Amino acid sequence: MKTITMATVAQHAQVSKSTVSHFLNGRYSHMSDETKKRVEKSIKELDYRPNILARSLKQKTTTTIGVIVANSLHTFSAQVIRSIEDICNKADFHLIVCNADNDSIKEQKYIDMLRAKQVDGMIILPTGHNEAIYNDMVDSNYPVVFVDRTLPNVAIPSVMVNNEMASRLAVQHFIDSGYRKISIITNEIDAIAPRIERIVGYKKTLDSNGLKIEEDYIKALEIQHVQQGVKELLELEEPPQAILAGNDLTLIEILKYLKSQNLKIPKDMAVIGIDDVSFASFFEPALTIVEQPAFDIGKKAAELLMGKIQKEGQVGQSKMYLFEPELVIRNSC
Amino acid sequence: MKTITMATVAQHAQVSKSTVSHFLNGRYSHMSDETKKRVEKSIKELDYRPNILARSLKQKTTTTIGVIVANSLHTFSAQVIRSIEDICNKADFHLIVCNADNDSIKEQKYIDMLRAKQVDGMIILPTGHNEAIYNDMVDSNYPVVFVDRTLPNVAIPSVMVNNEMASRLAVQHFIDSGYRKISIITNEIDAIAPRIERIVGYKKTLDSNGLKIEEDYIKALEIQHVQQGVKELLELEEPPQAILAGNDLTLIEILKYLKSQNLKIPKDMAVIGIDDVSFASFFEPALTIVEQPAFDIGKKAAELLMGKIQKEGQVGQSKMYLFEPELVIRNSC
DNA sequence: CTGAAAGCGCTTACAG
DNA sequence: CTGAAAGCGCTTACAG
Repeated sequence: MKTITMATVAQHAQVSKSTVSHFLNGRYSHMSDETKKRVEKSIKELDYRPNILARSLKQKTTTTIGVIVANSLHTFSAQVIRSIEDICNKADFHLIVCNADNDSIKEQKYIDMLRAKQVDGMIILPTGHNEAIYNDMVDSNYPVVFVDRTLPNVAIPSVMVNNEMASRLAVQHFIDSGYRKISIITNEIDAIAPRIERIVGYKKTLDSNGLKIEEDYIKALEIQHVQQGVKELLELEEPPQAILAGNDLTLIEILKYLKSQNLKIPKDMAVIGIDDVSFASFFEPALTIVEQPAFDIGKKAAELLMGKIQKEGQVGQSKMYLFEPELVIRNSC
Repeated sequence: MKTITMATVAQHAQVSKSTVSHFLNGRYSHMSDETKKRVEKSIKELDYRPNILARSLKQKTTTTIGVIVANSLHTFSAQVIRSIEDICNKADFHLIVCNADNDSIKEQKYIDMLRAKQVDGMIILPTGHNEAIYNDMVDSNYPVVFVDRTLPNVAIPSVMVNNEMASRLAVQHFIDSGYRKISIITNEIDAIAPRIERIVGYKKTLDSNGLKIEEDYIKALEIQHVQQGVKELLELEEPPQAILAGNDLTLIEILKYLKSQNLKIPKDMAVIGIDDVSFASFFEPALTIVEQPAFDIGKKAAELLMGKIQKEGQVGQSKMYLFEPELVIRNSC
């Protein structure tokens, strides 16, 4: 089966390729009605579909962007991706989605491939370990937006939640509810992850309330060690009465462990989670949660990137777009 | 900043473009060591990155596939996408992810654009309303695989769970646990959705156990009407004692309503859900679930598609790849 | 109003 | 062992 190209159409309609191209791009300002109709008819009859690749090669734009997340299964990433897609779809852009799994080698490979495929820009939840590559993109003036994290030495704007505020809201609520022995468990990823700021917010809030910081109460653990971590907290001489879960997956592990020990929330242990979970409202007890506006974050990131791609007069030179988390008080504290 | 092309490299290394191209494609069988080194050096020095678009245009392959789902936020879709990505990544393929939102117009537009962008194939959770377009792809010998649904009049292979079996497992377990008044709530999408088969399985199982089918107990509802649906069930003269939730979102709505009425599971109402949910194991009571092997389904779909793309001697001519769901018994029934 | 021609950045027989 | 040339399917000044 021969592929039908613009040349085929041109021949069939007895015009030049230029004319077909003009027609396709809506430039019929100076095209006779008759020619227009002939071209239109030929396209229909031949069932011609333009090859966008060829156009992209010539025009140097692919109307495709790359999105690199750690894992698209995480609720936050999934929501960010979904809202990026919605914005992109409006502009007829498409999304190539990549999972770097917190692996900087994988991230690097994806960035390289995506650039080789000439995507018009990227939105990245960075692993943080490819500073040279990030800066290389900056130097080439390549449109990139970070989400969830910022890197001090990289001039790429970041869209993220105010992580310090997130833990501050939670810790303050614990304190206002009468708790004094408060623990935090976050995930252990790496040095620049949001967890740092969340721990900072935790410490600052204890401090400003005149409470002592107990290093034993602070845990940064890989997900498979969270349950063990809770166990250790409970075995402390003075176990905490409240735990702040640094993200949704950590919260789930904590809940699993508490249930396995038949511990009651909040009587035996008060709990607040950062990141919404699907069951927060109907869990027993309903869970108090600090919610991240993931959709707003994705939307903002997409808008920033589209702005950069369309070079809207260098809008958005700020380095940080901070969104406010929201404390939803229910019954787990 | 001038872009660096193969021509730049050729000039810099004092060779022809052909030689650079050969080098890049590892065809140095007949290339002098010296030439090889010169080319390598020039590529490094110039920081040259090949433009894959140009290659794709020539080679007629983009190493990119399209994936169209209803909504990537749904757990099932998210898991399917993730496992497709893993398979594709091994073959250095990329994924363009699209959300059709059960909108056949949107689906059609995505299919058109994806083909125009010359993706090498597509994996689709079809809306079902674009039969002509699906068949057009079949006629053009375009590699496509369906997931989650099959269409009788379309010769595209489908990878899906045995839906009849899913509800059969659940209903039989209700019956074996002593329940007789059993209801099913599925989501209302359209005529060809898996819900049909799930309802069929439900009916058949009641029937084979000599139980009467009560039409009032069967509800196909949009997600926002599920709670109202449960309410209506409870107001029936003979309300059911057990509900089968046709998918994860429906289950969540049911749980919300039961909690709002302070109804206890399984005493006041036994519950089984189809589709895993993150909280099944530590919910109170822990939830009995029929699990779909979403990752296996995604993997199979990706493998089938890659096979088609690489034309592996027309493997996989079967029309259906049915995966078995698994009943995980916990305490909600 | 329409077309010839050059060019986007690669690949690939083919020739030498 | 290496290169000249044609071609992938478009777009776009430019000419007439």
